[in-house]
Amino acid sequence: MQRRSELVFADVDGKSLDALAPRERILKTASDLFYRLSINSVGIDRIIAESGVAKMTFYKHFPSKATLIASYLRHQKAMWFQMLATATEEPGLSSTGRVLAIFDAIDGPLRAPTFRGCSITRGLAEFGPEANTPEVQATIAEYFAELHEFVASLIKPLDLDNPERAVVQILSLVQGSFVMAQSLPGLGIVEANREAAELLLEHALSE
Amino acid sequence: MQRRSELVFADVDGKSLDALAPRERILKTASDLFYRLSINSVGIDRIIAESGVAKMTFYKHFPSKATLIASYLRHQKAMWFQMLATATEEPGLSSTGRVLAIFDAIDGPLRAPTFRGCSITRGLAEFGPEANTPEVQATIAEYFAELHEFVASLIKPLDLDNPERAVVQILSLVQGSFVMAQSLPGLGIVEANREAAELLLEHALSE
DNA sequence: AGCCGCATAGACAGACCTGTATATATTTGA
DNA sequence: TCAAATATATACAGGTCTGTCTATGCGGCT
Repeated sequence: MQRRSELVFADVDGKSLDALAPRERILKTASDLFYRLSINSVGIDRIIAESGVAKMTFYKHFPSKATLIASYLRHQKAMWFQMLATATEEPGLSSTGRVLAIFDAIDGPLRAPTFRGCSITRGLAEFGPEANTPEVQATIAEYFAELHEFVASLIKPLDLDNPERAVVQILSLVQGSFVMAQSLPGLGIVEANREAAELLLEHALSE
Repeated sequence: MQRRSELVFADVDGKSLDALAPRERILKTASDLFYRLSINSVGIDRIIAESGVAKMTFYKHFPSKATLIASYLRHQKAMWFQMLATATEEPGLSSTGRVLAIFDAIDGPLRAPTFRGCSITRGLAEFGPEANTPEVQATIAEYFAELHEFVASLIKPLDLDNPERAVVQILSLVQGSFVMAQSLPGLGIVEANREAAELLLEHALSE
C-alpha cells in the first residue's frame, strides 16, 4: 500500500493513483519516493512496482532514470515557483510585504510532519558538480539562478543602496529556514526568520 | 592496545595517503569521495581501491558501510565544532563578537572552490527519517542538536528577551550561508549574513 | 472487422553492490 | 627469534541496479 504524496501536484492532486495516465502515475510515485527517501536510494524497479506500470511503459515515457530525475526536479521547481508567485502577487501588498509574503507562504509547508527539506537542494546534495548527469545538474542550476532572480525582482522596487546584499540575506533566511525545519523542527523557525527579514529590510530602507 | 581515536585528525592532515595507517587511509579516502560525490553514489569497492587497502582490512576496521558513514560524519562534526570552538573562544571577544566570529570562521572555507555544502546536512538529505541506518541518523541528529546547543550558549550571555528567536535566526543565517555558497557562490554571502547577524543582535539587545 | 498504438508481463543481460571466504605475506613485539 | 597479529590478494555468493528483449493483451478508430 503506497502512501499519498504530500507534495502539490496541481492537475494531479486529488485523483487516485490508478485514475491517472501512466506518465503521471510514474512521476507522482517517483516524486513521493525520491522526496521521502532520496533519489539515489530508490531504484527504477521499485518505482515501476509501486506505480503499477510495466517496465516497457516506464522506459517509453522516461528513456533513462536521469530523465525521470530531471522531470521530478523540474516539477518540484514549477510547483514551488507557482506557490511563490501566488503569495507575492497577492493584491494590496507593499513592496516589503511582497518579500515577507515568501515567509508566510512557506510557514505551513515547513511545519508539515512530512517536510524533508527543499527537494532541489537535496537533489544538489546527490548530484553535485562531479556527477555526470548534465540534464539533472542543469535543472538544479536553473532553479537556484531563477530563485535569485525572483528575489532580486522583489527587492528592486525598494531601491536600496545595496540591493544585492538584501537579496543574499533574504535568500539565506529562506534556505536556512528549509534546513532548520528539516533538522530541528518546532522552534517557530519561519516566524523568527520573517521577523529577521522585516528588520533587515527596514534597516536597509532607512540607509 | 591504545587505539587512536577516530576523532583525532591533527596527525592525519598533511601526510601523504600511504604514510597513514590503514584505518586513517580508508577514512580519509572515503571522506573525500563522500563529500565530493555523495555517500550513496560511492561504493565500498571504490573506497578500497583508492585507499590501496585490502577488502578484509576494510571490513576489519569498519564492519559495515553504515559504520564507515557514521565515522565519516562524526569526523566531520568534530572538525567543524573544533573550528567553531577555536574561533569563538578567541580572547578579547565581546559576547556578540563571539557569535559573529562564527561568520568570520566560515568565510574562507565557504569560498573554497572545493566547497560542496555542509557534509552533515547533505548526509541528512540521503539518510532521512525513513532510512534504516540508526547509527547514521543518530549521528546526524546529535550534530544538529549540539549545534543548536552551542549557539544557544553563545547567545545566553546577551541576556535577550527572546534568546531562542535569536538562536534560530543565527542558525538559519549560518545554514543559509552553507546552502547559498554551495548553490550560488561568489556573492559575498558570508559578509552579507554577518552584517545581518550583527544587526539582528544589536536590535535584540536594545529591546 | 481489422489494424495500430499503447500497455502489460516477465525473462534476461551485464554491471555493480555489500559482505564473506581462503590462502599468503608482512609487520610487530615479547 | 619466532609466534601472533595484521595486512594483502583474490575469488565468490547473492542481491540489486539500469536498461533491453520478446510475447501478449486490449481499446479505439477507420
